Amino acid sequence: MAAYVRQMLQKGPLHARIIERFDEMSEQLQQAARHVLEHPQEVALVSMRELSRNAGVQPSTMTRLAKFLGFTGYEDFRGHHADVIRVRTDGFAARALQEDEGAGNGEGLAFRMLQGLSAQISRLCEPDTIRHLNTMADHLTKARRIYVLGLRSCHSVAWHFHYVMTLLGEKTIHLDGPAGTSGDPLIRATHEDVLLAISINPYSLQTLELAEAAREKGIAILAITDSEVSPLVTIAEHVVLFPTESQTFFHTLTPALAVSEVLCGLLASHDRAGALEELKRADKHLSAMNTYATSIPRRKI
Amino acid sequence: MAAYVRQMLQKGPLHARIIERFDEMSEQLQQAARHVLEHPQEVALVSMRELSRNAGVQPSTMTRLAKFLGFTGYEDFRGHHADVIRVRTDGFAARALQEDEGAGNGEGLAFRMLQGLSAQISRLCEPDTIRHLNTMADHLTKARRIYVLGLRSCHSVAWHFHYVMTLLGEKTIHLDGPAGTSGDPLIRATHEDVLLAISINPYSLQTLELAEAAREKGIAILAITDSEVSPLVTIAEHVVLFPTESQTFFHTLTPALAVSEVLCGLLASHDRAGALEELKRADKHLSAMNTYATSIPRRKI
DNA sequence: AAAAAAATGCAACAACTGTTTTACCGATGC
DNA sequence: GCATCGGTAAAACAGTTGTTGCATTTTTTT
Repeated sequence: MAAYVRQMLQKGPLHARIIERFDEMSEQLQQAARHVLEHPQEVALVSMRELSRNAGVQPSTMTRLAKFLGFTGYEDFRGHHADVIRVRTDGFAARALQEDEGAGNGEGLAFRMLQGLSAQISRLCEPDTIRHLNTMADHLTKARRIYVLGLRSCHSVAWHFHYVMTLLGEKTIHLDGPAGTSGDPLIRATHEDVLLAISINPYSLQTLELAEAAREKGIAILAITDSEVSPLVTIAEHVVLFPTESQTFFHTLTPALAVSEVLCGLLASHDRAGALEELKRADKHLSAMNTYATSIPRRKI
Repeated sequence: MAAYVRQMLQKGPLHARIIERFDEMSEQLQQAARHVLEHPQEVALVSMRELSRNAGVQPSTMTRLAKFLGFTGYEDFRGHHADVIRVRTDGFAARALQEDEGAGNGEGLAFRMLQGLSAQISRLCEPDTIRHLNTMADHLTKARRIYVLGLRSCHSVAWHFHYVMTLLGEKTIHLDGPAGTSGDPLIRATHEDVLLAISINPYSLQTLELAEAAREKGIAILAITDSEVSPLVTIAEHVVLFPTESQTFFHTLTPALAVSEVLCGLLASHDRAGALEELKRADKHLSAMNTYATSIPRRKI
């Protein structure tokens, strides 16, 4: 019996709700409910009239069933079934996005955003993405030098990747010189080097131009971008994709930063000893330079 | 490249079909197609008009997209997407296999890192943190001007916050001038302004000095940092904490970035209309400046 | 610079949606 | 017997759907 209850809950609260009140229903309602129980997803996928036809029931009976179960109407009922489908694959980012008009700005935004971000990063764990991350890390390891390119919104990701890598050695060169000199370091790039390009929609023209120029010089392009139809995909040797959707007006770059940190981690783990060595050296240098402190410094007068 | 094709096929023949002919599409068709690629199941779950609204496209464009891809009409298109949902749940063998592979591959560093990051962000949903985020957003809203300070590893977070905020207006000033001038803009700061300081252990001395100087000028300090015993906590009016542990040699800044994005989201939601207005203006400016593109530009000879 | 073609927005259309109302049916109670 | 009531079917309803043709803009070609 406990197993039975568990199964009910596993199938979702909608099933439970229907089964619970099944005995109170009239004959027609039961027939409708029986059909819904056996084809839950059809509720979201076809129109009510078609569903009622398949169930051998009048359309109005479906509306009555929905209201009987405590929904405001059949559309409410269908909405819940659609959510079940969404949650199974997507987390619930899409739903939160949809109701942003109804729920208004208010209290829940911070919560919804964080939940969404967590789900998005969790979805990056798909074996597909993991595999891509690993092969990209391999390529980065083999490269003689890594040119890092990310402009505008992607600057933060590019710079962070570069910064962490500088702690590990001198393998990366960040392409964001001032006064339009960003691309200049590519002058000395060879075919042993790679360009790590980061860009999201809308794609910065300058990034695309630089990447294309690099490709024509025979430099392999590795792209971190947001879509299979990103322009970078067409010219890149390897691609890692990340989501950017958020519940706000803006795109999120948190998943992108996560990707870049994972790459740093993989690169460091390919040569643990060397990485530790370099880190120690950096540490020594920075403390000699008096870069850090652990308390608010006394004011020099 | 072969691996890439395989991924396409895994996502289903519909994805492949769209990606295949993506380049031939007109601008609007591409925008619609891009949305469909990112939300395949929504095609089956919501009406065409709603989908077109979410994609930022005319209803007719969706019909045109469907026909362009060789379907008899949009309803045909939707039908195929519904079938994808149906077979995915009925024949769940593939899905189970995937999960299995993922669990078995649990050894991988990439997998562990992403799981960890997801959990850390999820932990930020605690009501405590949410409350701190909200009150900090309130203070940021009330401030006349926001000076943003984050050096070294925290540069990415500070810059990203500043960048997003520039899309919303001129409220923020980023303190990272070259040649040691980072603190100079504080010259014109008043007690109506606030300093948003971001720092993690080891704490950059320069950040602490600048923050202390600002505090002595009567500027309120808002801190985003990693610990209750961070030096910033002692001088800050309000604090938001985030975790930085990771499975690598380095600290992670992904949770920090998430926090900063949530703050941006909250600030924008405090004045939805105004934010939308500013975003439109920024959009117009950037497209006038020819900043963005959606395909690899032709080489100028 | 003019003409042709393609792409896009807009508005009207019939068909269909979910809902509500109305009318009918059969059982139950007085 | 007839009045009453819950249950069901049928029809009417307003709103929305996907589609289409047309006018306008943008791009390309001549």
